[in-house]
Amino acid sequence: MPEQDSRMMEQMMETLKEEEKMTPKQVKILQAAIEIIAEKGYYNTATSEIAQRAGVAEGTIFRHYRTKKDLLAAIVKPTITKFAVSVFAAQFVDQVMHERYERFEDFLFAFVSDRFEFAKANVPLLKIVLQEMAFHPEIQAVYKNIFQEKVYPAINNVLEHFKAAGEIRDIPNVTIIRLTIPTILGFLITRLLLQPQKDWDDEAEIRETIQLIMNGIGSHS
Amino acid sequence: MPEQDSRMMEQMMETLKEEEKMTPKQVKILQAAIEIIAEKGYYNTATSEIAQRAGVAEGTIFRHYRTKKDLLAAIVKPTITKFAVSVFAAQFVDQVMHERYERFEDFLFAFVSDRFEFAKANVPLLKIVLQEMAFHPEIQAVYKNIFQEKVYPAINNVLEHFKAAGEIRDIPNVTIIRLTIPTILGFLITRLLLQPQKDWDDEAEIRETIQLIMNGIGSHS
Amino acid sequence: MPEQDSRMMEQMMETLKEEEKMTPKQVKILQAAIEIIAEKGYYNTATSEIAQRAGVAEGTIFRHYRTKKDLLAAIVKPTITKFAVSVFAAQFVDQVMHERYERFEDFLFAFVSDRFEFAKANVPLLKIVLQEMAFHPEIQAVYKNIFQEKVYPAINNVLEHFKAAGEIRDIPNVTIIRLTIPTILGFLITRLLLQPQKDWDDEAEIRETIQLIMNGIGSHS
Amino acid sequence: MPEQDSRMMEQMMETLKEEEKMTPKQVKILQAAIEIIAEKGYYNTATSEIAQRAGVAEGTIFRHYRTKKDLLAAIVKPTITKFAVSVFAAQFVDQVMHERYERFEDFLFAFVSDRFEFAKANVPLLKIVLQEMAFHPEIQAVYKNIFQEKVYPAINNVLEHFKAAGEIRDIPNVTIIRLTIPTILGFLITRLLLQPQKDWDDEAEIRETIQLIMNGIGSHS
DNA sequence: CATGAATGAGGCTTCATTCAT
DNA sequence: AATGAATGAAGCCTCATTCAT
Repeated sequence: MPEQDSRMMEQMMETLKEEEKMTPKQVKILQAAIEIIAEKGYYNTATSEIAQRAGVAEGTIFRHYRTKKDLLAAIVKPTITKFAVSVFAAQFVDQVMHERYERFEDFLFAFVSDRFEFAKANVPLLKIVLQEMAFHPEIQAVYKNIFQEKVYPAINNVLEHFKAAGEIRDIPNVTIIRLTIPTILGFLITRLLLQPQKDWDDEAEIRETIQLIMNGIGSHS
Repeated sequence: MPEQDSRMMEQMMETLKEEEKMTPKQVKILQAAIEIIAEKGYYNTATSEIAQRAGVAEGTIFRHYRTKKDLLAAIVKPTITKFAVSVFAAQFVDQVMHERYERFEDFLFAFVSDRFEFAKANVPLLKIVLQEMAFHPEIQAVYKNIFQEKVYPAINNVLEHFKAAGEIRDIPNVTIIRLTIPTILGFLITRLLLQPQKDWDDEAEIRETIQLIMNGIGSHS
Repeated sequence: MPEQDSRMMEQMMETLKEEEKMTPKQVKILQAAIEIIAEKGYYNTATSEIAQRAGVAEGTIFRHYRTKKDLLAAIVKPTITKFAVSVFAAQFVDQVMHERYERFEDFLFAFVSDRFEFAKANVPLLKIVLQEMAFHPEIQAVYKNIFQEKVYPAINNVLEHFKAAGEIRDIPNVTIIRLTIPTILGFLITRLLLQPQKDWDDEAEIRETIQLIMNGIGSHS
Repeated sequence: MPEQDSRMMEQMMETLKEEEKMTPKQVKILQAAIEIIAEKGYYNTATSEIAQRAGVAEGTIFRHYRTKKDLLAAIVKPTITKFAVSVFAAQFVDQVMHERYERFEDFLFAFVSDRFEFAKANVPLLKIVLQEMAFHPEIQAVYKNIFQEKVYPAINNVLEHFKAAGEIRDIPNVTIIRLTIPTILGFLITRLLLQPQKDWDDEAEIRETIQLIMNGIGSHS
């Protein structure tokens, strides 16, 4: 396993870690599951294959996760939660409120950069979340809940703040969100999933993306 | 089955029809497959269930489609092709070239409206394409091929045309595409898959989306 | 397979047959299941073993019985029903009412002989019923239902009839039943399950059992 | 745990105790095993569940009982032995011989009452014995051995004694036993297992049962 | 003695696919 | 062309038992 991969794994385990200690085997299982499911999808991944890659007996998986689906949940739920975290992290929003960012662009840049770093460090996890969301209502529920309870209100506050500051046009927040989020997600997905090999200048790309969000593509003669 | 559903089915069969004639049973099979796979996903759908819903013996499916995967391909490949069609449809690009649309916004509106109608008429098909794309390399290949050979060049032409006309800023086409397509897809997905029940004013929404693409969200003081 | 066994099997299949036609393989499966479960018990019998003995693929079992438990039910439920049948069979009770049997002893003899023949022809089935009753609430439910709805009322009628005729003492029916049924069952179980090998003179044994039921063991000086 | 239950447990442990001292954990294990197996049966009871209910680690069970089956044996064998004990207990038979009981009915009453008390105090143990007897040849062996070596000869003696005294009719002992034992067992099973909730007048029921055994149900005109 | 994580054999069940009719 | 009974590989999961600590 390349050096890079093992560092990445460590970071991902950090993402998944919830309070309790994990035994080494449990860690191995999670790692194997992430690798294979991200590559082939949940339904194409046999528990026996996970066990094999993890160097563990198949039964061991079920000692730690009652069900194959529980194993998936142990990957997906913390990922969704952690991905949303920075959005509503007290400090982030607070910083906005305390005028840490004068211009909306500056805020956007900090925000996108931050989530980009997270995504880059957790590509397989996000791949799994995206791929499986459609098929598992429980996952959708987690997502919906987090979005409505945490993400949406936080974004709302930020937008109101910058509207008041005359930084953004007076458009309904829902509309702004419908432009902004797909654009950002589009960038992340293209950059990390569709064309990860391409030689990207990430900072430049992010700035460009933000410029587009701010100014559109029209020539403002 | 409600009147609306059966009309929608007819349209979808039109989307899937390729040269050869289909027997009535084959049509039934395709319809059943579309309904169930769109709802539960490919791997959660048993061929026996498709057969049952189609009112056909299990064996009959395999007389028409060598493999379950072939059946999926028969749904997915024409859908991808047809969805891309208008982009490179001679008449559409030609119309641009022959100055049918003076402003880029007008073109965009015509284009988005057209694809929106298509999507609205083929929701289950597009759902299947989106959901299964990640897991089936053959599908990805079809998509990639069509995008690179047909869609991208056509878009390129159009953009160059409107750049020359001073309608859009002089930004790399790739960048423009990276803003535009996710935004449009984002609208389609939100409108048709995530919140189909909501009471939408479609024309207004499309115009708004295009405004955002053109002008961004920044206040151009 | 000895001649006797194959005849017995036929009779048992008759006992289990409910309206629908069975395919030959289905018959084989039932037969194998009966043999093995009667010998080793439900929980010690693997479906793979049943399949093997039946000369059938394991999957074939589940085409005919959704569940291993369904297979058990297909054995147990008809057996309970059929075993109780003669008790409430119209003709039997009718015969009593129409004075076919002058003495209670004569009725008892006919009745016990009849059920003895049935039991003898269905030993493995009854073994299974007895053994599994304790562990499967659904089976208990079937039994309870049949006993309360059919058996008990029929017996009641008969007893009242013979009480009126001065053939039996004026003891509560419940009490009579508590003496009679265990005694008869005791005979059947001893004769067919516990000591089947012993050289029995069945008619003599039945007469003796009835004598005891009628007169007890006390010396009526 | 109700007062009554814990007293009952103590009595049952008394029934199971064989020479060696038991550690507190061992006692806990036995108690848990009894409760769960009596309720759900041997094959539906996981050792892990026993361990949990006993408040003990899974491994601990296997330190005391080499095998799950050994644990069952530790419950079943002493129960069979102790249930048969009073029959051949020197004092009981001796009392008969020394004319402690003038009439057979008196003996029967004392005997049935005695075993009823034992059974009442050990319901779960007897439930287990009855349920599992069919599936475990080793248990059947224990039972057969005790019955033939101890119970049967003792009963024989008693019957001969009362025959000589003109208390019971001159019928073969085997026949007498075949009437008597199922009737008594029938009473015990109905009273303690099938309808334990019912409001019974135990002494009256026992007397009635004995009357039936002595006199049958016929009207001795 | 006690623990409990780990094992791995084996059980039940599903399902795409075949083939004789 | 159509049928649907049959197949058998493969999947998920359970659980008695072991063993290092």
